[in-house]
Amino acid sequence: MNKKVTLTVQALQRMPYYLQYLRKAKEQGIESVSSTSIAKDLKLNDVLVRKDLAAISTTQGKPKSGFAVNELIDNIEDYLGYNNTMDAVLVGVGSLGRALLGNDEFEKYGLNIVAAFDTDESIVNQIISGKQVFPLKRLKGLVKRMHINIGIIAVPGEFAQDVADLLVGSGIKAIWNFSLVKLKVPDHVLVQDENLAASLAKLSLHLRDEMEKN
Amino acid sequence: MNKKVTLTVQALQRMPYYLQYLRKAKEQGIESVSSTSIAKDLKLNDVLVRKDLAAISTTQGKPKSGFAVNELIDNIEDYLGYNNTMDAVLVGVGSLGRALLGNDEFEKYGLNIVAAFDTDESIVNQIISGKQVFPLKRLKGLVKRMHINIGIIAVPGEFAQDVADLLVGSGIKAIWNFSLVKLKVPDHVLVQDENLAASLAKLSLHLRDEMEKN
DNA sequence: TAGATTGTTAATCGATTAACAATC
DNA sequence: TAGATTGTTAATCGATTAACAATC
Repeated sequence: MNKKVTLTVQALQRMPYYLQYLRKAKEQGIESVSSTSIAKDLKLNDVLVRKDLAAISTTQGKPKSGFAVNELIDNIEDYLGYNNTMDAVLVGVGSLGRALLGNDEFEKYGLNIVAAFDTDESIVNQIISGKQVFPLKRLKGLVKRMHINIGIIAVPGEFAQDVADLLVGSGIKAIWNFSLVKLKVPDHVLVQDENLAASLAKLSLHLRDEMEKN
Repeated sequence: MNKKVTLTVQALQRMPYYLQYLRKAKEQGIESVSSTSIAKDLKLNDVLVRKDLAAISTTQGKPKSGFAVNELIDNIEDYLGYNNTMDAVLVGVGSLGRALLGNDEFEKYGLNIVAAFDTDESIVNQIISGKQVFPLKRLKGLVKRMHINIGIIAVPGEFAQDVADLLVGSGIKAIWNFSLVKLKVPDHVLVQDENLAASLAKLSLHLRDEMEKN
């Protein structure tokens, strides 16, 4: 049973870091951690950490000792839904698509890519990283039949909107978008943009600032 | 000459979207756009768009017509540094590393991966997507000699901190981190985390919410 | 001109941080 | 007990949005 709490997007994005930190602590045999020490290591404010953890933890932290590591791990995994896997299809088997298909870490985070789609005849029907590549025209049928909720877009920008329309028309509820195009979708469909260009912009600006210092 | 404006991280991350929008408009032969229409299409507030553009634009927008498309494109590209390319090295030639090496879009965003590194004997000395893979022990020498500023980490989590230390020790100024580990680096080094786990968390939660509605 | 659009100043909103009492 | 750590309430900070005069 999940608690009906709603974290802010910011808090949500911190969760994987807490989880990673806690798992590492567990490996080292540590049984409880304080929000103060987490904050210090993750370079966050300690009150912030306390609030984040309080939001998803089933039990309160204990003064003096802190939070129980094992319990907190369970709570976060439970909250983030890492235990009940999400089935997804991937569209676009280029170099990025292949990398996503081959990324075995996703399963740890509850994502299971069940099939891939492409229009390129030379790729179709191949099996890549254990997943079969189907022709794009078979997407709708397969997604509907298997009740798949997530579509991953790894096609070049010019085809992204068409693929999104197809996915939405097939009943998908969330799209993980690796193209740079801002997709137009109905309100009930979530689009999660993976915007590498924005990251590069940040890197670029930092370098410029560092150069100017000297 | 760049203006010495400092955008917020949020504003900075919107820039690639503006750029993509403007390039598309240019292709369609549109010569000027209003912040109102950009806002509408990108689902942003119009005042926000106006402020963002005012911050990086060399000329003001004109009442009635709006902003000049060509000029704005130049301004954004200039601001984001897409014109003077950043040289980078990539560490970890697994499936993700290969995808990054093969991504020819990065050059459009000013990133040029000059070499890759790995410890795996069977990969070393290969040429992948036109880039040579060197043994990791040669990283320091090569980075110093070529004055490279950016390191891309695409190794499994358990090696990420070691690689980061090596990169920092070689004089790198920014790290693009595709591992999930929170890296410890000196203050002058920027770490840009590409946190796929956080994205998955958002997808997962959205799906849970959608399910509960029904 | 009238209307669309700009840029600026003030208000709002929401997240983070500070202060502090409670507790093991 | 004393001290570390918790959780809560209030203050601060910063980004977004609203209101509105200026202008082509």
